[in-house]
Order: sequence, then C-alpha cells, then structure tokens
Amino acid sequence: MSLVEPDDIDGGESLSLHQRILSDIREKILSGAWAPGHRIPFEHELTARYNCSRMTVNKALSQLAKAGLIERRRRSGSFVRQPQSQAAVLELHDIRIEVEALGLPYRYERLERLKRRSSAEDRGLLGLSASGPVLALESLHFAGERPFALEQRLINLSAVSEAADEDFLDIAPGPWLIGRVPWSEAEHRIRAMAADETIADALDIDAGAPCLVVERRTWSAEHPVTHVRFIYPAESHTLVARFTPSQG
Amino acid sequence: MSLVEPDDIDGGESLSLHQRILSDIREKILSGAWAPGHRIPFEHELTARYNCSRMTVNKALSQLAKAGLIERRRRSGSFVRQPQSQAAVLELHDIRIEVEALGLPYRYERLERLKRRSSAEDRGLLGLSASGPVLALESLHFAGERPFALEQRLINLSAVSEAADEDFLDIAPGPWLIGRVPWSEAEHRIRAMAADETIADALDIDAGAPCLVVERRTWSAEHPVTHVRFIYPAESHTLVARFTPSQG
DNA sequence: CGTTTCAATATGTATATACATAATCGCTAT
DNA sequence: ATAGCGATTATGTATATACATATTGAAACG
Repeated sequence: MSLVEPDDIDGGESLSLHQRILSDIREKILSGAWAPGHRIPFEHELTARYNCSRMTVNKALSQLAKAGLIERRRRSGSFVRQPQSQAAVLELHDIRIEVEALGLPYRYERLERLKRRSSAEDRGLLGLSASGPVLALESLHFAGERPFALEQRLINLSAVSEAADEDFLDIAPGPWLIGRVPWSEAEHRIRAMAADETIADALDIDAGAPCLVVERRTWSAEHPVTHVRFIYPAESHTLVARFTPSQG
Repeated sequence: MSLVEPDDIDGGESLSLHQRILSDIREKILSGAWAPGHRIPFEHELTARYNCSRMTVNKALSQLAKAGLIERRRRSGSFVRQPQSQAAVLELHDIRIEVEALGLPYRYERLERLKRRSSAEDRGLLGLSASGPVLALESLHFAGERPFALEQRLINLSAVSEAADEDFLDIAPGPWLIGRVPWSEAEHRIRAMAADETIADALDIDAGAPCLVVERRTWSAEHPVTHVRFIYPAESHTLVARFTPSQG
C-alpha cells in the first residue's frame, strides 16, 4: 500500500516533485487501487513519504481537488470522490483547418449580407433583451468542389460595431471575430435535422437528408456577440470529443 | 491603468487575496482592457500593488497560465494570449435523469443480450487488438410512452467479467458500469444519421428520418471497457455544451 | 442523559527566503 | 561587424514557518 519506495524518489525523471506526487495519486485513483471513498494519506504522511515540505504536498492535493478527483475535508482528511458526472472536452476547430486536415482545398463564399434592426427571432437567438442593429450573414464553406457546411450567422452590432464596415467577401466571419473580440463564454447546441428545400439546395444534397447542426452563442463580458449555426451534411461530419478526467 | 487603488484592497468581500488577484486579472483580459499580447505587470509589481508576497502572486499567475489565459516567459514577463482554440465542456447526463428533467416518466427495456467472441467489427468499435469474449446489449429508453433513445452497447468481458452474470433486465448498463468500473478516458463521436428500417422500427419513427448519434468509447487504465451508441430521434434531443474559458 | 465547551487535528492561506533556470542585454575580444 | 561571454532579470520550484478555520471527539457540566 505504499505510494513509492523512499529510494525510488530520486530515481525518476526530471519531473518536479509536485508533478510526481500529482501523477502518483492520480494513477492510484484511476487504476482503481484507491476506490471512491478511500481516504488519501494525510498531508503530513505524504510529506514524510516524499520527504518534502507540506506546501508541496498541499499544492498537489489542492490541484487534485480542483480537478474534482478528490474531496478535502478539514479535520477529516482527503477522500477519493465518486466518479464525477461525465464531461467531455469538445474541440471546435476552424472550418478551414478542418477541411485542410482532410487534404482538400478550402474555399469560402459569402452568400448574403443584411444589416437590419433585430427581429424578435434575432433577439431570441442572440439573447438580447432590447432591439438594436444586427448583421445577418449567410455563407458556404467548401471542401474541394462540394459544399462542406452552411453558415448562418448573426452579429450584434451594438457589441461589435466595426463589423458594419466589413463586407465579409474575403474573410469568413469566424476568423474575423476571433482575435478582434475577446470572448468570455459560449454555449453550443448540437442536434440532427432534416434538410429543408433551401438548405438542401445550398448544400447540394437531397431535401429531407439528415444534417448535423451546431449552434454557438458567444458572449463577451456579459454582452451577446454573435450567434452562428453551422449545418453539415451528415456524411461529411463527425464531432469528436475526448475526455480525460483531470487537467494535471 | 491601475488594477485597484491601494485603499480598495481591504474593501472587498471575504475573498482570499489569491482569488482576488485571479479574478481581477481575468476580468481585465476578458473585458478586453488588456488585449492579446499585452504584458501583464511583473510579479514584483503585483506584489507591491496588492501588498502581498511574491508566492501569492505567483500562484495566481501560474493558475491563469494553466488555464491558458496568459503565457509566461522567463526574463520577459507574462503576456495575454491570443484567444485559444475553442473548447466546450459537454455534459453527458444519465438518460434517466435527462428524461425525468423533462417531467416525463422514465422506463428502460432491454431488447437483446448476446454473449459472443468479439467479431472484427466489435474489436474495431472497442479498440481491442486480440479476440475475446464480449457482451452485446440492445436496449430502449422511454420518455413516457415514446421511445427516447436506442442504446447499442458492447462490453469487453475481459475487462469487466462480472457483467457476464448480469442480465440487465432491471438496470441499464450505463448506471451499472458507473461506480463499478473506474474509467480514465472516454472518446465521443457525434453525428447525424438517417434511420434505417431496424432503427426506425425500434424508435417508432419513419425510415429515413434524421437521428442524432452519440457514440462513446471508454477506457479504464489502458483497457477498453465499453462502446456504446445512443441513437436519438432528431426532435427529441439536443446536446448542450457550455464553455467558460478558465477554471478559477 | 443530553448539552456545552474545549482542545486536538487537518486543511487553507499567506509570508519570507533560497536557489535553479531560461532568456535577454550589453560588453568585450576577435 | 560579430561571435561569444557573463551579468541581469523574471519566472519556476521548494522550504520552513505562522496563523486562521472548520470539524471532530472527548471531557466537563447541568
């Protein structure tokens, strides 16, 4: 039941002690050797075991607690938590990068650009309470000859006024916004949908064909910035999300 | 351009200094006041500004760096990073909880249960290299009277031998596995698909209707544990993922 | 017997200090 | 000029120490 033999301590790689303690304990938990509910050695025990100061041990344990692997209780000690609610990290790439990763030539085409006062629907999508100017954009992303995704976007001009002067013919709104607007929060909705006439037409697929729809709403410091809907033909797209419990 | 007035320092809530520094700087970055590339005050400046030790400042900055908001360079200082590649945290609930959250009665029904040696397809789905015993399960999750999701699952019996003795008539494989097997990693694939005859039949929808498919592969300490495919009728399901840049 | 009080304990936060390490600037010798 | 060298600087990691705080367990008390 020992974490490491004292002699092993200096035998490791050039990992910092802090990292060493972290990965040791994480390993114990993930391998199941320490089941949920198991009490982890007290800080002073780990201090002795690793022959280091309490601060170092404390930093490692605090980190494990923040990652949700363990729970710390004063006077009682630290305990392995029940397996957490599962959460996955979903990487949302730039469409250009995605297409180029497939080895296909990327092309972007702006279809429509309309400046208007926000309709009730616009406000619903953006999460705006009051009316104001918005920019509505519709664009196509191509992989080689075939349409890869249809993009329907709303930009809140009250939050990003410079967008009013941009025609978005040469640059897609996504890359344009990134780097210009620091975003603090985003919400995604992912669903399946049958293509209606308009969408089928744009994507060059049959009406009624299944599509994957990814909608993203972005805020920057409490202000709604943009709402975007990407529509992918089912065959062309799979989202991949990978999960590793802790962020060591 | 000052972070806080010296007098304000004690005027705050009962936040720890560490938390205080963290949220102050995060606010500056997210609000855009400190643009990407901006150099953050040196540790010794913050030390003076908050009237605290370098360790405290260092801990806060290290945390911001780990969260990806800033980049630290020796001898040069710390800088606000370019907006990172977007990543979303996708919560994957238990289906029972999901259904009950809709206010509908939940019911589970096991359709098929088959123990067999892994086929080539099974091995592909599970990520197994060698052949071995697997358990194939097909089940339906209901919301009220209507089918809510079809579950197609493979369990690697070499990793979870107890599953061979369970009939899964009264408990769904998901809840059964959770808590029994500590899982270390999972991979999700999310896509849209048209329902074929079999699926349409099980879910009581039209053949060709769009469905959302979520596939999950789970490992525990390097061993493949299970592969599951949830098929939802498009109308019944939307995945929601929310993102906040830092995990303060 | 139940309640209150108090001491012990483990974690939480902060300090001052020390030395290691990487990157940069400026000086010097070629 | 420039290649190399060393001093300087900011961060990285660790230590010993101190006191705060929440919680538990046991002793003291009504």
